[in-house]
Amino acid sequence: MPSDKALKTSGAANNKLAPKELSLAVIKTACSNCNLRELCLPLGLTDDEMERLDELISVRRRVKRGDSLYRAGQPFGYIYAIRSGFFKTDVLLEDGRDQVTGFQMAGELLGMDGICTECHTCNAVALEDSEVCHIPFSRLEKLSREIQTLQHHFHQVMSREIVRDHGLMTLLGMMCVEERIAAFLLNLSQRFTARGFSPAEFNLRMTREEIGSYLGLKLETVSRAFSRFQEEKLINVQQKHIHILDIDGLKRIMSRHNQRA
Amino acid sequence: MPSDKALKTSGAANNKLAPKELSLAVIKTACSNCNLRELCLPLGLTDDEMERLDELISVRRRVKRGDSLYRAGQPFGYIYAIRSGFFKTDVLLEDGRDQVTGFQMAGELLGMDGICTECHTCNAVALEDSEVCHIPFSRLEKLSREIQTLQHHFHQVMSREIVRDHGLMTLLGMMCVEERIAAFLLNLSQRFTARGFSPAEFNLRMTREEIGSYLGLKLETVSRAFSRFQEEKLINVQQKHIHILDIDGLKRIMSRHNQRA
DNA sequence: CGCGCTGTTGAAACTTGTCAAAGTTTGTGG
DNA sequence: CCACAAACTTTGACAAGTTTCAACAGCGCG
Repeated sequence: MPSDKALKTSGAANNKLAPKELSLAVIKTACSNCNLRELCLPLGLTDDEMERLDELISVRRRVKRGDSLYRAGQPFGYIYAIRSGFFKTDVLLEDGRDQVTGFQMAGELLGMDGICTECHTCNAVALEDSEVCHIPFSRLEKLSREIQTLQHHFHQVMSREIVRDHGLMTLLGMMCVEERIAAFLLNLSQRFTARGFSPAEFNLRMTREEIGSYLGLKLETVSRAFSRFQEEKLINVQQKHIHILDIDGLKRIMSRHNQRA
Repeated sequence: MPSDKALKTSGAANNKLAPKELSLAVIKTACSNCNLRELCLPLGLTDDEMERLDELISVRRRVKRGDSLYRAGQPFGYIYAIRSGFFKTDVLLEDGRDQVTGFQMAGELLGMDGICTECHTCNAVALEDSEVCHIPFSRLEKLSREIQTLQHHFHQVMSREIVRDHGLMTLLGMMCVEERIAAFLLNLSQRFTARGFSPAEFNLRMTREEIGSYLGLKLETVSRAFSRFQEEKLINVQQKHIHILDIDGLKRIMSRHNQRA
């Protein structure tokens, strides 16, 4: 069965970056020996500089699946680096509707929405048991006044967030269902690859409804699109488990410019 | 006729922040005497600090209507502050489709999309004759290592951009036509107000097609929505001239949560 | 083992897009 | 200064795509 194999190659591995039997070691984990340092904030720092960054990070918190790391309206004080796990961010409209604005995985930063008003403007919820590093923002600003590399990299991270958001806008503004789903799968595949996991097989951490909310679609529409892709032998879907069979086929969908000119 | 009056109260005034007879003075304009300093980058700086920021800005360029300030793919080197005028940013998909990602007015910053890859990822096009200050980014980084207030404010500006983008995502992802148009008009109204113009009367700088692209709609849909709002006595539309008659009515539209749950 | 949550599928309804035509404004060159 | 062309806007009729509503299936948890 393909789903068993997949759990080994990507799904389970993703969940176990910090396995139980190493929990003591985890407490002592520093940026300098974190296996995400090439993805995360320390990128490009010297050992010495990394040590100084380490000093900022006094707290490494576990967040259980379903719990929120922060909620809209709460005072902002920290940037959070995901050590392991998977998050979603969403914003609620006054009337109760809500939209998922992003899915974040290990090595990515959360909380930058709070800088401008000193209050968080969205909710960050763990989609699986996760672990995050708390980075006090004022101290990060202080350190990035001292370390140019850190300053520049942080600016790049914020800029990347802006560019990512632009990508999502074009998706929401002018792509049809199949393009949205293809873009979503390709994006996940690429990010899993960057973390050393299989580009072709992975487990979704989110429900169809959350995918739909992220892509501006109803859950039924997401489900139908998955089924159609399966019929067309582009992917294999088994509930949350995805196996991409034809990655070029998915890319082709993105480049046939027939919809919503 | 309402449109004549409006041209006086807001439209024409907007266009003339730097009228011709003052063009020599404009060359010498510094942050310290710029009437946008409370909206723009210098916010919160002391006179002394503002002078140091001034030194960075060697170039103030005029951009004619229709010309682009920068284009996707061009190397990134500057952040741009709009002194006067009106811009749009848009991204092009490979297949020719394009989407407007934002409209920017005086006092706002452009170019932050370029930080992460050292290349711009969108086009910035003037929708009317405009004037921009060129801020060399590496020097801005250097100065913000020295001036904490400047550093923090720049982070706030980038963060605000992220939050703004989230707002646009919720608009594109779950609002119906009327909500999108109402949100668009209210946002413009609020930004004109912040700049000392009428909240109720202004001239659109962009075409129906550009509005549609921004809001994820076709130009015909935008036109129809304007007509419907006019029938309902919420606004008066005369081509590019908008007169908001019932601002609360527009706000009410935003809060009736009937569509796309 | 059954209940609830999540996911799948079908048919109908509705919103928005597409196509087409005509009206209006703006800009340009004679 | 006028005339004409181009660009933009409005409106209608129809088509297409997505949502809505509903029923049912599958998985996982207590």
